[in-house]
Amino acid sequence: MCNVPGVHPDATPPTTDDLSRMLGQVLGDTAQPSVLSPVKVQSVATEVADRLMTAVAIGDYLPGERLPGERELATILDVSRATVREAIGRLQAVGIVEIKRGRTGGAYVRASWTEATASAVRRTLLPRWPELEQLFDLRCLVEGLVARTAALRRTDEDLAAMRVALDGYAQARTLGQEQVADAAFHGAVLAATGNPKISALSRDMLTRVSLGFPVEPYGEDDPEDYQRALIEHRKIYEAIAAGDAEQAGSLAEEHFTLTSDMMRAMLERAQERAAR
Amino acid sequence: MCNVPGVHPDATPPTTDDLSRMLGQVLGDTAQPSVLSPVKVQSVATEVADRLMTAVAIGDYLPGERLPGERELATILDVSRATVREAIGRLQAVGIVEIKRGRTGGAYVRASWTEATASAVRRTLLPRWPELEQLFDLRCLVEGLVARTAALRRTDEDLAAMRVALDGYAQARTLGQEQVADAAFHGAVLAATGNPKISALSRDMLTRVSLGFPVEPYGEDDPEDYQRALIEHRKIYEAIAAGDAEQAGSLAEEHFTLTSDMMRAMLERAQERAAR
DNA sequence: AAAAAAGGTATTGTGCTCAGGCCATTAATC
DNA sequence: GATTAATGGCCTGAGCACAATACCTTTTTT
Repeated sequence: MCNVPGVHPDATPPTTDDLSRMLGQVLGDTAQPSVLSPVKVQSVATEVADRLMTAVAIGDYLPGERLPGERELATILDVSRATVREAIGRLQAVGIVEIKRGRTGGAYVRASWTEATASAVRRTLLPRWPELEQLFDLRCLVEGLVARTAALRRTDEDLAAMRVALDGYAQARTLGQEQVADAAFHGAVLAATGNPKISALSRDMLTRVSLGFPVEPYGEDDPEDYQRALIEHRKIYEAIAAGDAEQAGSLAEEHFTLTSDMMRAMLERAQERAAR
Repeated sequence: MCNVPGVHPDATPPTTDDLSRMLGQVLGDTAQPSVLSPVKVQSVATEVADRLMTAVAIGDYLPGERLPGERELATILDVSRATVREAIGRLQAVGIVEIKRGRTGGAYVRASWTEATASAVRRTLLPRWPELEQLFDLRCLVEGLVARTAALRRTDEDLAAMRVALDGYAQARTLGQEQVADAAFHGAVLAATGNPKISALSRDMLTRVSLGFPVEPYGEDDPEDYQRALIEHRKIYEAIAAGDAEQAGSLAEEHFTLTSDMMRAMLERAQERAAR
């Protein structure tokens, strides 16, 4: 079950007053960033930083690995090197990567949390906690939808891909292997929906929820969480294989509720650390 | 039932080869606009244009109505008047609004399709038809999720708001009243989810699907579509009131499949008109 | 010690955006 | 009919983000 945020706006009580005015009020209840709110677009550097953060969070670049060089990233992303530098600078500022110079230099993904990341969490995330709760909730819902849809549309090839990922997860010995296998399983489920736009939505949710911190993996060497995730993955797979959309959706919602809970705990831990 | 796009990517056949390479391939199948794709950030003018298009599509401004003046929009949106002008210019270019000068001048929402809109459709939409199909599909899924969630979380106040909107829809005599009531009903369902982020997602889907054309209403004076929408709305309401998430989700998916079908038909009609 | 590969820095040009003022047009008002 | 007000149309200059480019510094490899 997803977490219901306590933001439920007080709905308009029904009277027999002027119709369109009432309808307007009902409409207004849903309009949060409505058409009339000020416009703010994000910069290219922010977009690049978000992508790199997502890539790290998603496991494309594991702790210890090196990101592509500044010049290479600039070419691939079709932006200037200065913009890439600004983006990487932000990753460095929040402690996600570590910059090394010289021939084998570059941006290396840091292994764990540092004091810098903890204070960055306090500054960046805490003011937006209510919004984050809503995003956690929405992510659970979306991932439930993904699993439901996958259960209805999956092909035998999709199921085979999921089995491969599950095997990889079971055989994983290092945290890195866990992350890769976990990402592979989710990727296979997404592919089973047959709609790339759903994948994009899921990835977008991850970006907005994680804010770039590599928190998707299950537990900091906590074998209990690992075992639980393994079991849940298997259950989700079986539901999808059986074509049981309801079951798959419920399981996925629970699964990502776990993830959200762990992120909450991690943020609170970081907050405590920063409060000392 | 939503439309399953025929884009299902060929999944990697499972072998007993090197694990991480296989996982990498499985992952790659899902990565469409991955981290390595070129970056393109929306300009402020584009953002403003999108919002105005959404406002028109959503029924905030009905055909014949006038948008706020350039200076007023600039103040409200906190952008320069030049930017507002560029945005309105785009709406004019695709035939969504008509500009009048002088004292009572401004941007007026056009009543119906013109040759300009037809050719704009051909130029703008047709090249992206496959992408649109995916978006139609995703929108059905998302709206199904919205209805499902609303059924699980709705309060009595939410139900009351829906009833008000339903009554408004039943009593509507003009196309404008229909649009307002329709938007109100969807807004009430969104509010019932208790999560404003879901509303934002739904609105975003509408924007991307409609591309600004006021196409959400049911039928160009077609009473058959109107009756059908009325019945479907009532059924959805009853399922939500009963807390039957499954039923509500299925009905909503069907409902928005209808909407998508109508948009498809409209686009094809525009294409034929433009081909002459 | 030299070469290579990477990050660090500085300069310049370009396009987007904003702020503000002024003009042209139209309708309401006197 | 003349005046006034409100609107869109247009222009200029400043500021900023970004791109492109060249050059410097650091580190590893040879």
